[in-house]
Amino acid sequence: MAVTIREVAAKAGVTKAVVSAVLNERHTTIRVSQQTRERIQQAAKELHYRPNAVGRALARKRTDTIGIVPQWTGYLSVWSGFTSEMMQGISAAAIREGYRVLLNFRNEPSLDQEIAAITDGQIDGALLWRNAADPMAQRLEESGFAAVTMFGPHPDPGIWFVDCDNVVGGRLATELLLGLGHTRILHLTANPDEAYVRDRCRGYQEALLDAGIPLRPDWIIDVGWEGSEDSVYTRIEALLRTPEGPTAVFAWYDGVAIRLLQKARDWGIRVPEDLSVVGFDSTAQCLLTFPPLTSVRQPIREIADCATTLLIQRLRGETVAETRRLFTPTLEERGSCARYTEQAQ
Amino acid sequence: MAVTIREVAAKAGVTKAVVSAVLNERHTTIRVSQQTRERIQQAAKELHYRPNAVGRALARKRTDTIGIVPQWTGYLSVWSGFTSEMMQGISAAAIREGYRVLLNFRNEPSLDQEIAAITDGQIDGALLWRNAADPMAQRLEESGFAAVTMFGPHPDPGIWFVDCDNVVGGRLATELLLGLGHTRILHLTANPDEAYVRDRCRGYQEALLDAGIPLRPDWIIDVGWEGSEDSVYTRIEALLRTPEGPTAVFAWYDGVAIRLLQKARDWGIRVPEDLSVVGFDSTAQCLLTFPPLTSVRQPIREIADCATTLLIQRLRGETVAETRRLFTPTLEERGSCARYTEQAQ
DNA sequence: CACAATTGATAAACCGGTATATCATAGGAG
DNA sequence: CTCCTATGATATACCGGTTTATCAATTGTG
Repeated sequence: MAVTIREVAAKAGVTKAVVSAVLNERHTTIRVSQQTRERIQQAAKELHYRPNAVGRALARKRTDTIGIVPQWTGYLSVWSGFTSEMMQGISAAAIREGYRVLLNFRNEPSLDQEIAAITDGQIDGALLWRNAADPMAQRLEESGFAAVTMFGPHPDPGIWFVDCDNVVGGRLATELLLGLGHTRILHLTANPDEAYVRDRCRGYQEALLDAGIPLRPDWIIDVGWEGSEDSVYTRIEALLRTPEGPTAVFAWYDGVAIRLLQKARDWGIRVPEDLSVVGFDSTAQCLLTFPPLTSVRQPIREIADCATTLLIQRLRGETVAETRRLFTPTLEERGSCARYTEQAQ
Repeated sequence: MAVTIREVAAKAGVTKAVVSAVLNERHTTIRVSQQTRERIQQAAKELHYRPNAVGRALARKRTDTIGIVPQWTGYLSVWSGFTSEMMQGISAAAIREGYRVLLNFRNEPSLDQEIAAITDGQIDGALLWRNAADPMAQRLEESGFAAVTMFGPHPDPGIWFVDCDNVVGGRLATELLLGLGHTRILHLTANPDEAYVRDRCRGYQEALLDAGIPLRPDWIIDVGWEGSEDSVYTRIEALLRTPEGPTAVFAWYDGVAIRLLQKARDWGIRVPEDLSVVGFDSTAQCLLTFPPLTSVRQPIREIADCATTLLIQRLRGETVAETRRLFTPTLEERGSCARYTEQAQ
């Protein structure tokens, strides 16, 4: 098998403690002469020695590995444009800081089991990618395990998180449409238990109220993810064909907006001439559609990078000024929105 | 910190060896009475004991973790439907078999260093996602480290791999176009060092030759990935506008086909009326474009799942009938191809 | 009733490192 | 010449598990 520290020590004619001291160049009580030092380095080189990560981890009580803990194992295997950018951010930070990333795909039967799996020593800290209602963050905090939540806020001030201001994002989308003269705006939303879904909806509502437009509860439709049933879209079509129906749609996320784009083509409703559509996230997918999708840009890469960096700083015991960060989204206009005109409908 | 086996042993009034024997239910020389067994299980439960993964890994000499080793660290963070489906396949198999997945993002300066990083004990085996010219697979094989190559063949019969028959794939695409009456077919390719690129090109050539159509080297253009320079596309536009220019294009992979679709729209060349386009991979992206992209389907999920399963079987020492598997691609027709007509050009 | 076999557990080595206490030896000061 | 100090290393404990050798107590056998 692989070369051990023992063999290097034997070859250099010293004990393994000296080898460890030399190769790690750390400040220990062990003093080594220049001659011995070179002999050890030479031996290590010739034997192609690389310290065993597991032995080292046991002794050091750290693995230099962080884990990604999604709400359910499927989160990571639905590798969307979002996931991709998130992984870019995480990997950039991990490479920069010399950390490995573990994907824990195992399904644990209970929260307790899940926590046990996370804290079993294989990872030093966790990037939580969960919805806010989940008690995982709190539980880990109590047990003293380092974690940072990404893409989700948390009311408890002790919890570290990095998120995007989804209320502002919802406002941005809605205000764009308002600015184009639309007043009849439909919002496609999802499960309000997810903080980001709820907040985007809130931004939408606030923007309408600020503009003096009364809210219409029936114009906020829960469509779930893009994979949801067709029946919802049948309802949406009917709504859009109503004489005084919506002239614009803000979808809680790009996947839904894109599905609507495709549906609209099937229905013979032109985008953006007859209907303006805004999405959320603004990943690479938005460039593939026709027309390209106007969308609220969530700085996914930066958020993931920031969360990863924060986690690693925490692991290193560095002092961090802000342990709770909220990024501001921006608007990326493409081709799916147009000014409202009377004759369009 | 976390509960150790020592504490469980103390609580149950036995030595840690007994605890280990009981909780692992393995066949050892240690015999335990039913009474003691229950006492230990009770203690473990009350203390919420979970064996430390690192200590266990050191003793067992395995971590129940596999690693994904891409050609370069960026592979995993580049978005494509391909990566997404691959991760789905890997995670499905990993969940099924109870394995964790490690992403080694660290950049190693040399192949030796890279191999050292892989074989340092943190993972039991590796899924290699590299091009065929890479000597990694061979090196790992020589050192006795378990690895399975995915999405790439290997000439050495000792190397385990799971791939798609890219020659057949190239033929499928080309024969579809031939069947639609096209004879002037352009192939957009990339670096021929990558086996899958080369093989798809070979399939294209074989299909043409079989149909009695002479090859035109200037109609095989290296465009690289979809991110390549615009200058190549300027050349392609010129070629397409030539009176006797190509009436159909087979792109080595969807990303390139999609970019061509967008370029064609800019150029005022209609797809599929003026130009037929076929891609390769047939991931979810193909549904987003307009027209939806016809593409050769590579069963990415199955290939990744199969490679992962093979690797785990290998780790478990199970006998495997076929250590080298080649999946057959299929054709998925959508809207980007049409029958050749005289007046089209 | 003596001895062997079985039961039920303990003790210790080991996995591959790291960290700390300890110990020879050489050189310098008094 | 003796003592003190600095140098350069060794020996050992430890991290948290697993595994094997060993041992005491109990039961069964002749």
